Amino acid sequence: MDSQSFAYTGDLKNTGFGYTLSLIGGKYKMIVLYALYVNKGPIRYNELKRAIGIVSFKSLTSTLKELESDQLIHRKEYPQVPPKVEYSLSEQGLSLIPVLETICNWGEERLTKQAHTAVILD
Amino acid sequence: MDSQSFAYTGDLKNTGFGYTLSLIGGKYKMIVLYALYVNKGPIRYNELKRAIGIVSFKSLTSTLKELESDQLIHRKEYPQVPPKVEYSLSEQGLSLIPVLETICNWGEERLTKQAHTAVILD
DNA sequence: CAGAATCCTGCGCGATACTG
DNA sequence: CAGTATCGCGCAGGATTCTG
Repeated sequence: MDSQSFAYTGDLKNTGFGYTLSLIGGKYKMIVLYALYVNKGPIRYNELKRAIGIVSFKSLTSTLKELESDQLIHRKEYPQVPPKVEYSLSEQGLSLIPVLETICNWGEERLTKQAHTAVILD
Repeated sequence: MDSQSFAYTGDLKNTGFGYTLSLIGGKYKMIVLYALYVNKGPIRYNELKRAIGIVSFKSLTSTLKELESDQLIHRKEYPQVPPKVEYSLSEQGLSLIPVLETICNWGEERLTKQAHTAVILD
């Protein structure tokens, strides 16, 4: 028995849209994916943290874990001292790049158009 | 600083990607936009709330306000009693549809592929 | 260096009541 | 009907410390 008998009237879960959001909708999910994307290649834990900046270690760790368990990223651990772990986009994660780029492009276009409009209106 | 090692310094705000996320990255932003999109036409406040389900009135209201102030949706108020307010995607909001569809399509594809894999592995 | 474990706080967000 | 206003709690998530 659910605490909420009508989970979704808008059956968001059953749509591809809702499914995607459940994977990349977290606060830092897309940011991490994007960082992995622009880095073009494996990146170490601390590097990644530094690259993103706004995220705490704790949040980064949990985000990475979720992304990994959802098969969107790959974690490679080198058995050595000191430890070395590299993260990279998995095959599945790579397939998300078009999504990331669409988002990126929309923002860039709107930024330039906005500048344009500002000039025109002024 | 060495410019070679990094293009992405964590200045997420300055990228198109970060800009887009600042507009649609909120918890319910994309869900609301998507709901407006699939509805194909103006939709009233309570209708929208019912369609989404998981969102509270408070969050819905604040989300709508932000989307409106960012020019992504349009709010039309009919001066009558009882009140009637309709929300719809603005021109700018419509330009986001490709983004929403990319997200949607990715999810649908992955869902079917997943079903496939499940069968194969089993 | 890459995390795990703890503690702790803000505020996100829901529930409720009220208004024009 | 479409919101505001208020209260309160739950927990996301930051800071810090500890370990292999």
